[in-house]
Amino acid sequence: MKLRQTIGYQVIRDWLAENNRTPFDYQEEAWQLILSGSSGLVNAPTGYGKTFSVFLGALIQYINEHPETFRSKRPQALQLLWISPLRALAKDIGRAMEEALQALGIPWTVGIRNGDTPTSERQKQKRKSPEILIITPESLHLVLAQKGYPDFLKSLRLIAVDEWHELIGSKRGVLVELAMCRIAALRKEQETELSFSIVGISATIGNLEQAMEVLLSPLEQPGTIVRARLPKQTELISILPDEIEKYPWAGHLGLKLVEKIIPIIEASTTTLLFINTRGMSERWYQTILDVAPQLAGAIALHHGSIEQDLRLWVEDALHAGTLKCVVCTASLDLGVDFRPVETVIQVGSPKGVARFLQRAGRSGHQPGAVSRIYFLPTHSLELVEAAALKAAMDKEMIESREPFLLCYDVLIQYLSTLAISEGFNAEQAFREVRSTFCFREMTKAEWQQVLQFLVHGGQALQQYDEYKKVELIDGLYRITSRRVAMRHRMHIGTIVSDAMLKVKFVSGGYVGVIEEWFISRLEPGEVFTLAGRNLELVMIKDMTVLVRKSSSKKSIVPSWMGGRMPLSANLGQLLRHTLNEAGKAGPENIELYALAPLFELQNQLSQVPEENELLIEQIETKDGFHLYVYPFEGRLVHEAMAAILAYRISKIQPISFSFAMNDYGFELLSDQPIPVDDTNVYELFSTDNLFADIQRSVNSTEMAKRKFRDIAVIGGLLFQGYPGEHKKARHLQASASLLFKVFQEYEPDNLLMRQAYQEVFDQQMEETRLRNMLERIQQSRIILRFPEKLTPFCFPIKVDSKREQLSSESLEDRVRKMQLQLLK
DNA sequence: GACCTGCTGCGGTTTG
Repeated sequence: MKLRQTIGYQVIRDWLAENNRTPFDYQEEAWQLILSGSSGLVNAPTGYGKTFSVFLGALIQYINEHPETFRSKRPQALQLLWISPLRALAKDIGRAMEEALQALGIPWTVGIRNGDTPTSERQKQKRKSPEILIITPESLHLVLAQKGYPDFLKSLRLIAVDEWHELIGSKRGVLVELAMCRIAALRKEQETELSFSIVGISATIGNLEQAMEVLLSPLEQPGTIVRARLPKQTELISILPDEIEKYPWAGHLGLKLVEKIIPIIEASTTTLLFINTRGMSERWYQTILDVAPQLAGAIALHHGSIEQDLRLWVEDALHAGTLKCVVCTASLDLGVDFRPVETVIQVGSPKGVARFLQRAGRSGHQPGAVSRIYFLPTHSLELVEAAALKAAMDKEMIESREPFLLCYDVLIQYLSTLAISEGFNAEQAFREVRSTFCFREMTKAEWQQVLQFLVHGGQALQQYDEYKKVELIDGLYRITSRRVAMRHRMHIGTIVSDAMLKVKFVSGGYVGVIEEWFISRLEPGEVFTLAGRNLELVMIKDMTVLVRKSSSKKSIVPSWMGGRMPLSANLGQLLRHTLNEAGKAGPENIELYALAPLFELQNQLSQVPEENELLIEQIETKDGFHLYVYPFEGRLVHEAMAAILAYRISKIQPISFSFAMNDYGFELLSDQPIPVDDTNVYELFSTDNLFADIQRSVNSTEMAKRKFRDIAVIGGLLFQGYPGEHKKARHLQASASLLFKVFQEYEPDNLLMRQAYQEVFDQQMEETRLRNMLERIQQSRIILRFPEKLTPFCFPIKVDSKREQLSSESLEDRVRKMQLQLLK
């Protein structure tokens, strides 16, 4: 069917024109895709109306099929399933859809199904289905856990998977894959003439083709990628210290440059200030108020440990334009389309090209407009990242998001889900599950193990009734216990969080959450900071921290245990490449030019490595003998490499080390000379016996034990407690360790155990990247240098390793003193 | 088990 000749097209085009909505260059292509009943992926920068285009495509299809009656007829059955990873966005999207439907006179209804949906509303949706349902991956699985779900889903014409780039690189993506394989199979059973499509909506990532393949895998037919053609332009402006020589060589906070951002904030209507960690965002917020008290009331704080209500208030105020600046963490990364801002500032390394561009894209939000982002380095060398990011934007070197493979924990959860609703047939389920990208390599034997596990709790746990959940009844695997079913429903999902304590005023009102280990260090009467307020600890009761407002000037800023996002491989490569120009760059290359004095000193003492070189520095200080290596591969790879290198050196001669590392390099420190020289250095970085050496040097069992906790929770082996129930994090960890031990002893090839080790290799050590690095080093020139004192390159690593012994004030003094000594 | 810089995201009931 030719799109332009259809009535649906006319109706929608007329309506868009009446409302002065600019058409997007890719829009008709997206509509044609949906109209032809095919599947695919729509890719465009934020602000290019991806969401709306796909929604309108569904309407065009409907109008075309009911040209006379589309304004009167009500299907009263689900037509469009809208999967969105963010609860908070559902209302915005739903409202926009409702407005359009009303304007067009199409009597469809929009429903929202997620954890916020009240029970009454859920029941209503079941009795009378809305035509559009906006849902999270988790809630979709809860639908699959309901009896009669096939009827509910049978009328579906289109599934839109919004923000697919966010989901694909996580286990939440696996939830989506599994739901797709079930729904696709349902639709095949129905033998209907009506088309059924899956359309992913994605920002740009390195592996867009693969992202589509993963999503559409169960359909067993190729898809089409629809791309916006208009390129997005981004401009990066570095915030430079006045005298680079005096700017700290180490550190992560960057507060020294606070004066420079005040004029930027004042000159723009709204500014987002992105900070890498929650703790540092609290300190930035406070500091800005200290140096610019006139901003009081016009500036707010937003991060993941602040109470939802407060965050919503901030988001609304941002939307309404009553705030001039929001200091935030990645909590404001998503939800872009509905909250545009004028200016964006990134403090410290964004760690990856994609994240940086996404944040930049929050400004200059209209198609064709230039996005502008300021970059504020937290130590001198970090300025190189600004230069590298500029190159990345030219070359469009955007990271890939690797899909997860063979997540048996998620599979076990999914099969339990089916077992409590309609039950499943083993043969059929095997075929369906194997049609997903995630499980296409699963063997029959592994599938049998999964079934065994569901029915008997596997080999190791078979004497415990608690782990026997599923029964085979008349050829179908089912869960009949209502108690088990209820527990399971409450555990659907793949996000396992640490136990947090709620923080609440004695007078009532919640402020946010804090981690157990942090608050247990404080005595009643001590003051800490949360959500920008100074709070005095009164007491801890029932997993709630009771506080009152404090006017004390002294306050402890909490830290939260977060993820450790390492520098991405792309950004690392670009950094190495950028260093080629160090010392040669002219004034047009602002960042490198500013860094010239630093590079000069580095060259004087040691050397600035080029792209095809690996620099190793050996320095003797009063602390002992240091060996510094600079692969620029991110701290996880460096952590593993440090352990492997230490092990390999110790085979030459007995010697013990302590380690330190950051995203640029790592340090080995010993009290005796380190035997690394021209004769053995290539061998020390060889890929030979890598696997064996990893096993001997890195404590992978301990790492796997940690990973296993999450796997056991997702796989339903560990019960986290009923909502509102108070279970300490310790207990969960303890029971996970116990299970781990049992498997280790009685069932070492258990699927979930193997998965834990696999996750350690893939995620904790980034094994592929480690191997690639060693192969690269073998092709490089290794440069050994013996500087007489610390160099600008090793300085930040050295400072980080000192940090544990010093408080932050004395650390700052110490850094200044060390730096001054070197400059003499 | 955490602190040494260290993010985000989700989630219950049922069947007359």
